[in-house]
Amino acid sequence: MSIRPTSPTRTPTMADVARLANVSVPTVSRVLNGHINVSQGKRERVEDAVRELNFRPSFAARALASARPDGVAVVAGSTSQYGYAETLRGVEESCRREGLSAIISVVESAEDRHVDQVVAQVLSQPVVGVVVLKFDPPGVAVLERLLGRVPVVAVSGTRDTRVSQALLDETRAAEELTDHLLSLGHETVHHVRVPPSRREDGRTTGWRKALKRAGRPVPDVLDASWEPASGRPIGVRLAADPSVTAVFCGNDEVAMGVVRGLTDAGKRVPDDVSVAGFDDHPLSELWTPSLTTAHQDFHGLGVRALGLLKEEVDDPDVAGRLSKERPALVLRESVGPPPR
Amino acid sequence: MSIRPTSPTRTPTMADVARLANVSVPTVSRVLNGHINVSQGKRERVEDAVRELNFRPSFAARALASARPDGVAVVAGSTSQYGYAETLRGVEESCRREGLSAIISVVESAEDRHVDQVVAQVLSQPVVGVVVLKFDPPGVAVLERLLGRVPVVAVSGTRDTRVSQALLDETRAAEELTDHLLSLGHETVHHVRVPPSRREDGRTTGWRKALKRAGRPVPDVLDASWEPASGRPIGVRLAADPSVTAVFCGNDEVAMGVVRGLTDAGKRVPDDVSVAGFDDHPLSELWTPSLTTAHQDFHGLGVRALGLLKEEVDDPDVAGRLSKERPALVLRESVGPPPR
DNA sequence: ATGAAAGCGCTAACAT
DNA sequence: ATGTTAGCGCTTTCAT
Repeated sequence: MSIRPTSPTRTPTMADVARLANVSVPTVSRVLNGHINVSQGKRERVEDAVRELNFRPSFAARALASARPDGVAVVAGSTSQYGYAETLRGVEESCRREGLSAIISVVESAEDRHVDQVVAQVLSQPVVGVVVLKFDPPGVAVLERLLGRVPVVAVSGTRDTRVSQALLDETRAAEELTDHLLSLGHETVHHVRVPPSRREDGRTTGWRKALKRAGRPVPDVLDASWEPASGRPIGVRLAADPSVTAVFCGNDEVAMGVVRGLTDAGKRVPDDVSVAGFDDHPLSELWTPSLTTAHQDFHGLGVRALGLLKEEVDDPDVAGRLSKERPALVLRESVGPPPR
Repeated sequence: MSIRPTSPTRTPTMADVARLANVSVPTVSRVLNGHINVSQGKRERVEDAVRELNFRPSFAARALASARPDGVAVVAGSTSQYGYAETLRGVEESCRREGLSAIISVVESAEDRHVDQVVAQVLSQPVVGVVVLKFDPPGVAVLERLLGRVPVVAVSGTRDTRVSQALLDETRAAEELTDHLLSLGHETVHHVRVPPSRREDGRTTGWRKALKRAGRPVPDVLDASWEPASGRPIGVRLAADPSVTAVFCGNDEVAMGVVRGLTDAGKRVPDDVSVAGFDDHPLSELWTPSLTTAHQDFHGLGVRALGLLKEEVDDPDVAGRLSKERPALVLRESVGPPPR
């Protein structure tokens, strides 16, 4: 008696459509895939039947039968971080334009079980290739295990000639930003870094390089987490050291925390201390003071990554390409000359 | 001569594993799916073979053969917005814990072609159900077309008793926030809204309700976009009206823009004008002044949504459940009494 | 132009 | 406990 209230309708298959349209199953397939050799009449009957039954072809069956994959796996360590989210959006958009579907899988860490899980998930899906977002330890681990088996492109991180890579020249931009600070008269520049990809990030490298080239002392690096709030106590700490007049932060969010910590401790930005960020987060221009930073086109980065993947799929011999772009400096209010 | 440098190895199938382990294909399947009836010896041989060949079962084939879907489609209008991203993370995490995989598909608008595309994508995949993130026009359109065909739960938006829904009681929270502002002595509260889900958002409704109940004038609503920067000119405009002493914004990001606009125009926050936001964005506590707001647990919202979906899948008769939670007020620096 | 037949890689009966 | 047989819903030959 207590039969489900919802109709027991199976989801329709091609056979149902074929029956209704009075044609064979392959003909339905031809119509759906836009093949040429179908007569006008049958084509219309099939289209009507499809509409009437509200038929949707099964991806699984299609993938199985055609062996022509249509997915792009995107491996990321995080999805809510601003940079990741934007890059992801770039990849996803490009995929959609290409008729591919983006399957995202999150690696929590470089631990074996997490890496295994992601590798399994990726290889179990019919994918044309994979985009590894951020070439950090988890990313590297995943990539290593995927290398000969499926086309892979990496986004960001240190250069690895075995894979195609879409990069932003963070080192160069960080160097310019540091140079800019020094040119304003600061004796040296302190650095607050976000968790590095490997041993060291391009941002940290560029900063160090600029200081060395200018023959300035290289202060100890301060470590923040990805949490914006982690910058706040660091700002407080920096405020206690009167020799600190310029701070370069690994990203804008942490820079905002640092600014807040400095002002908590009574310092004025930029009058007492200059603070630069990195990324050009959408809130950076609204922050008080607005943040001097390096603009990173994350969305474009994702688009370029998919471009590289396509190249590699079309011609597997082109592996190892590099697409590099230079972030542009954005000069705003948070940086000024040192106090006299 | 110019054979591909990479080995021509097909990706291994269960048949390959079976051959290598000298067992039948179903036995391999049994081992992989953890069935009991396999002898120790064969089990080990299979496991070795799997490892040696680096075998990964095909999701497509598995889905096709078992008719037991393992995907959860998440339909979202955006992925980079803070609230969406966090909710998505909640859903994704829960899925992973349940052994499900989250397939996200983005609806760009309520236009037919976009809705069609998403519906097709969702129904073509073997999904146990779908989570529609944000019950806005595109979301409603998608949901409408999915309704009898697959279990659906909605996140946010106005209540629709036909579907299970995970909600945050925005109306109530907005009311409290407005009450709080009034209790401080403000004559009325102005409202800057973000693009509403339908005709009106809970936030706007709550604000209006509180003003009416208190018998206060209800000022015209000002419209911002999702861009934080869109709040800035609105702030400037508000600054020009000396009667404005309190502003309630649809979200924190826009509130930050409004604060910036007000200060651009020479107003002090909260001394001249109080500004409240909504959401408790991670940067709100760092903003100067830190933002008074309503904390929304988006991550938990995603988790609750998947819980509802599971309930509904287990027992289709429980459709139409409601999971509602109240955002907590977070009192910070951006709100104070009106100037005398 | 169209249908019949085979098969993609797996799981689910059904035997034994 | 294990193998044999079907068959999931499609695409792809191959006939016609």
